[in-house]
Amino acid sequence: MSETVKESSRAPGAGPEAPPAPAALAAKVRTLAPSMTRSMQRVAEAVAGDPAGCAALTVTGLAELTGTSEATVVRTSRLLGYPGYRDLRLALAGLAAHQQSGRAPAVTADIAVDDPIADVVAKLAHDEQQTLADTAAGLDTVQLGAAVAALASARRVEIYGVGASALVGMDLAQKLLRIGLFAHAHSDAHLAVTNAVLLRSGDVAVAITHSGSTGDTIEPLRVAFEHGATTIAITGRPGGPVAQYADHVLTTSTARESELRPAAMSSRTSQLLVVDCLFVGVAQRTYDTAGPALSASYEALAHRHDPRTAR
Amino acid sequence: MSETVKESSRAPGAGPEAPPAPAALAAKVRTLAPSMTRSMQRVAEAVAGDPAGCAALTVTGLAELTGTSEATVVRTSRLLGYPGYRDLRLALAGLAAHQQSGRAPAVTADIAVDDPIADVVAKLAHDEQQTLADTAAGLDTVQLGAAVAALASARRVEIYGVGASALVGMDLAQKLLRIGLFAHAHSDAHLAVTNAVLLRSGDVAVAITHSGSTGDTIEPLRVAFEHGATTIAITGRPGGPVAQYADHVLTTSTARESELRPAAMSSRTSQLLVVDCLFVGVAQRTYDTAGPALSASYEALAHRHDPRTAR
DNA sequence: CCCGTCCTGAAAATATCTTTCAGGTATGAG
DNA sequence: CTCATACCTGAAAGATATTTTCAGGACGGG
Repeated sequence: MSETVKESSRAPGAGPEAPPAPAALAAKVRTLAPSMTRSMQRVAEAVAGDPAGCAALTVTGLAELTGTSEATVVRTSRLLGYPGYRDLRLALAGLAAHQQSGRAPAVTADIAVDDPIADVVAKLAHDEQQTLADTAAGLDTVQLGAAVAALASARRVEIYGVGASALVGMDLAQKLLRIGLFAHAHSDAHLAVTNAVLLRSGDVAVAITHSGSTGDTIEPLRVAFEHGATTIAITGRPGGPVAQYADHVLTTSTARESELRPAAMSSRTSQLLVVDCLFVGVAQRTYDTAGPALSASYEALAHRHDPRTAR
Repeated sequence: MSETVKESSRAPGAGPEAPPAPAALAAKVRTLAPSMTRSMQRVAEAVAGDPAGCAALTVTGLAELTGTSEATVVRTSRLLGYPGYRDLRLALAGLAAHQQSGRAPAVTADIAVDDPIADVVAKLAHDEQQTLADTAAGLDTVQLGAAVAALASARRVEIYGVGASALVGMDLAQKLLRIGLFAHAHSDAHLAVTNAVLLRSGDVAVAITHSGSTGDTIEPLRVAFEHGATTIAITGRPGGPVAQYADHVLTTSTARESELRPAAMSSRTSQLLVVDCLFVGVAQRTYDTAGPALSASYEALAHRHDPRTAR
């Protein structure tokens, strides 16, 4: 990696490759902000803050407004997934028109220590709804489709994730097991690596990490990758280290976080949506076996419920 | 008027002079068509017929598409009221986005086996958003407040749930542990009961069951209840058997389910919202200790991430 | 058939966007 | 504390896209 890397029109820096992205711009800015340099953040902020205004500006204008250079503006555009500033500008114009028609409510006040409980409920619900919308808008359906295809034909599926992401991994494993796939979720880093060593072509490994840089999760994915397994990463930082070893990267969205609203909350919501999409996608593809399997597992569980009132 | 009139960037030819024109483009094309020359009409037609497609083209591209020249394209843009093609193109992008958003609301349908993956994403996201809204609206804030109070002052918290609800329980346990409470989630029915026997007044037991009639979850809650612990039930059926042994019942909402959209999906979303509300509520009440604890756990985790790219 | 008017597109001129490159700054090692 | 390294940054060169100019030619009227 020592050779000079030119800033060409291909390879948008960090993001694996996002399509022209429709309207999830604010979300994407938040998602990618951590991997941005200071001046790029200024540009991104201006763009997210006033899409309509920025759409009216030329590269030079936006560079002056943000006190940076044209080069930085172009670089930021690339990072956000567009071929260049021209295309970002078009997207901005679209977004502006969209916002104007949509009348965004934008009542996302932060949660305060003395908020009454009813406000907490409303704010959390609103936040998570927002997260879902952002995630859905930002999901690359091509990557998703590819991931589904890989899972549907996998000999076995191994899922890696620690902390909060471990629960998401278990959720995915539970779901896939229900439709007859051989899936297992690991949350112990050591066991995960020893497991990953056994994988080979035809197996699928899934890594779930919000930060994209969780060593304990990346390591087994790397091993799986190097042993020829198809690898999928579900992460909030598509430019993070985890993407290096992922054949398919599924991007989750991040909401603004705060002390009383840890990132784990919205990232989990986002991750679960992605997991659900994977599950439904796989179930569609394997409907012949998945349908009966789902019915069967439902039947099996019915006996575990109190027959007196369980319908 | 006999002197030569240059085609300058001022004086938009025929159109009286319209401002940047919002979205009534098709109408304007019709209105101005009579005063257009043949080749201009071809351009205008293309633009009105496929705004999105034309927005993707450069002047040269559109000229070729319509079999005319760049000059004609620019002239047409002027006639339509824009300073030049660049601005027409931006307006076109906005128009395209606007149109697209208009035909969005048709996502209420059920998920079909042959739905394209993009539809699956949209439908799932929409569903879960709906579930969140329903849950927030249906949550009894009095019960919630009481449950928060009980948790905040609990000596220990034991959480029972099996299957998908087990994951929700673990999520709650993880969160409570982070703010210094002693919480533990159980998913093994036998161990849960043996654990429940040890509870007494001052302890809190939480049962999570969507159906409200899951024997394996109800049993430990009953035992805890009978031993004097404060009991909380998170269930989709507040009238179900589990409510019998619950001091506080928190109701989750359920979306319509179908074969490809198992109830587990929306019930999980709903349960997690309730769990988040409990967590934030408790964190508020115990902010003096919860705040530092959250910061500390955040710090501790920072070291587990690769420092090279995690900014 | 000839003439004037005006449409039309090729090409020059300009504006805008993209890339390159060298200087500067922060960061970690010694 | 100093040095080396990697990386961010913007100025300016280079490439594209847009706008303007200009002359050929079609069309209609005389």
